[in-house]
Amino acid sequence: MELKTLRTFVAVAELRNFSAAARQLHTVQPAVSRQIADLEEELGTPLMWRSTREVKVTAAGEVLLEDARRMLALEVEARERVTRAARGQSGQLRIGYMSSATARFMPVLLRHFSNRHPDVHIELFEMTAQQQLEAFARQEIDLGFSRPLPEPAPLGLASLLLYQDRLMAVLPQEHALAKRKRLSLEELAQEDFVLFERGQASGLFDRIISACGEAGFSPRVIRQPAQMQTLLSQVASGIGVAIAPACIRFLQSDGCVFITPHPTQPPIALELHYLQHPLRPTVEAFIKEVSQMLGQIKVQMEPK
Amino acid sequence: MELKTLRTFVAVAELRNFSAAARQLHTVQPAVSRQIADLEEELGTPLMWRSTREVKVTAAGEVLLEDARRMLALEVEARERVTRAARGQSGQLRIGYMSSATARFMPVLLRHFSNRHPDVHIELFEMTAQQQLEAFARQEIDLGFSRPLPEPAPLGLASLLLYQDRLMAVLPQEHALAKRKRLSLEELAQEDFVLFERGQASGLFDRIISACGEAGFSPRVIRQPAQMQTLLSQVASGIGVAIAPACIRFLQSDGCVFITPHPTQPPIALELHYLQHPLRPTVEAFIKEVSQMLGQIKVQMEPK
DNA sequence: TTCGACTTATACTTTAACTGTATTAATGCG
DNA sequence: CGCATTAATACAGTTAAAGTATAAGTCGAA
Repeated sequence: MELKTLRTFVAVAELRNFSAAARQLHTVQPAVSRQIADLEEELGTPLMWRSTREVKVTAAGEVLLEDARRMLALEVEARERVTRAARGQSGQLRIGYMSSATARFMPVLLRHFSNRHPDVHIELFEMTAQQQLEAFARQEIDLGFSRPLPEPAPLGLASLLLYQDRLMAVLPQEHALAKRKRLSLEELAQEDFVLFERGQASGLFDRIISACGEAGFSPRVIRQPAQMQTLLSQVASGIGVAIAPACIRFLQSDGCVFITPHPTQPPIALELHYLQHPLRPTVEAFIKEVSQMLGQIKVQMEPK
Repeated sequence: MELKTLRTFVAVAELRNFSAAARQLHTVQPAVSRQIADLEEELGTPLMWRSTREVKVTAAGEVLLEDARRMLALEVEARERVTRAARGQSGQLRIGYMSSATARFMPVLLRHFSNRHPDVHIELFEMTAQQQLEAFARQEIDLGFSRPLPEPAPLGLASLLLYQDRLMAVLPQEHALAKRKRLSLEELAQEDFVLFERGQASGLFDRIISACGEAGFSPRVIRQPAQMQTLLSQVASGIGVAIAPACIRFLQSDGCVFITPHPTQPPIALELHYLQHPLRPTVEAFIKEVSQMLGQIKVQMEPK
């Protein structure tokens, strides 16, 4: 049983005429006769009763007609569904992200993507860079927003630069240096420091430590919160000062003052990572949307 | 898109191996490669990602896999359904019948058939012979239980003899002749007659009139009920006597006495009629069952 | 009744598609 | 670095389908 045969069968059954069916199918009448005869032989039962003057569908034929129509409809649907899946208009998208670095633009980005790809099912997982790497290895996420990864390509991960962030000093509003426009790192040498937990982002932590080292001191770290929001609360309450990426000022940061330190710190990138092979269509579509919004994201994340 | 191609696709997707799929399908690896490649070209998208070492199904491929499995399952189901329909194990059966002549055996017959053909939907229509003929012409019934039809085959009706019935005199229990073993028709010459309405069964009516004629009298017909049950009630209540087919003694006939008249009357057949062309499988199956039960029916309907 | 128009089925030729063989290129394993 | 295994490609051979021509049956009109 082949779909081609079923198409012929349905045409004959609907037109009740072999010759007319042949014309409709752009073939000739003997071909149609043969197909129906072969189908009848295959199924072991007559499907049509025909004289030279009329064609009637038998009971068995009526039953086949129903199922044939279903199969042919399913073929059309399958075509559509496959095309949609290939275009990334359907399917799923599992995204790992760090809220502190993405809070500003993620809602807009996701809303924009969902509007244009309503049948893509998005799942979000808050993860550190390290967790994202493990999740990629376990095929648990398709996309990850994070800082540049230590190992460049053990899994064939590609990356897209979203924006460059910078380290800033974060001081309580009441701090003696809070009103300053310019600030040298060494001026913070005697302060108590609140730094983001090293285990969560060792790259960031080490970068801060070495910046202080270059400024001639080793910071006295008294707290290592695992959440950027916690870090901000602790600074706001006067527990200590912090050095952190500028992006966290978009979290709840009342009571905190952000000051660009001297010397100018090298930028820290935020990247979008994804598995290059295989590149799933939904991922491709997402990257396309992100690329179109890159300018907007960069402007949003720029220092005031 | 053809089912053969989809079978190949499913095999490759499940085995994740072109060569193994070829072996399973009793063909060779290049044929499988070509089929998949052609399918991908037809759909305009890759369905598998393959290296010489592994085969992965793409997102589009996963979508097709689902629909392909559905189509192939539908094919199997269609085969089964067609076979069942061809064997008369499914479908419908519309039966015209006269309850007076069939009451004795119909329940058993229908129960027996339904047990062996549970998916055949049976519809019953109480109809006179004339109504059955019209219903056949309008394709409203598939089978009809009735007396022999006047026109032999204007529609290509075939018939199967079920049993031979005989005319009997029906008298009220209190009637002077009710105790008699033997009775000549002419002894009823002076009685009031209750006869089944001529419009419902002209053949039967005329047969009774001519029987009386041969016995030397013309019956005084004072009632013509349209129901055999009504006829029995009227006789039982002493309104008059009747001449009717013996089968009606199986209806509610308390207060009535049935006596075989002299001279012996020619038998009246009960037949099962059906359209010879096209002979629907459910009809064929029903006739087969009836044929097997013919002996039983004949015994049941025999005069005591 | 006979002829013509129209139907489906059959016989045969032609074409096209598909299979199968041989081979190449790529990849991972010992 | 071979060795084994894989998928892709090229091409020949075979099969299966379409297309052509024609026969046979049926209805309606002349």
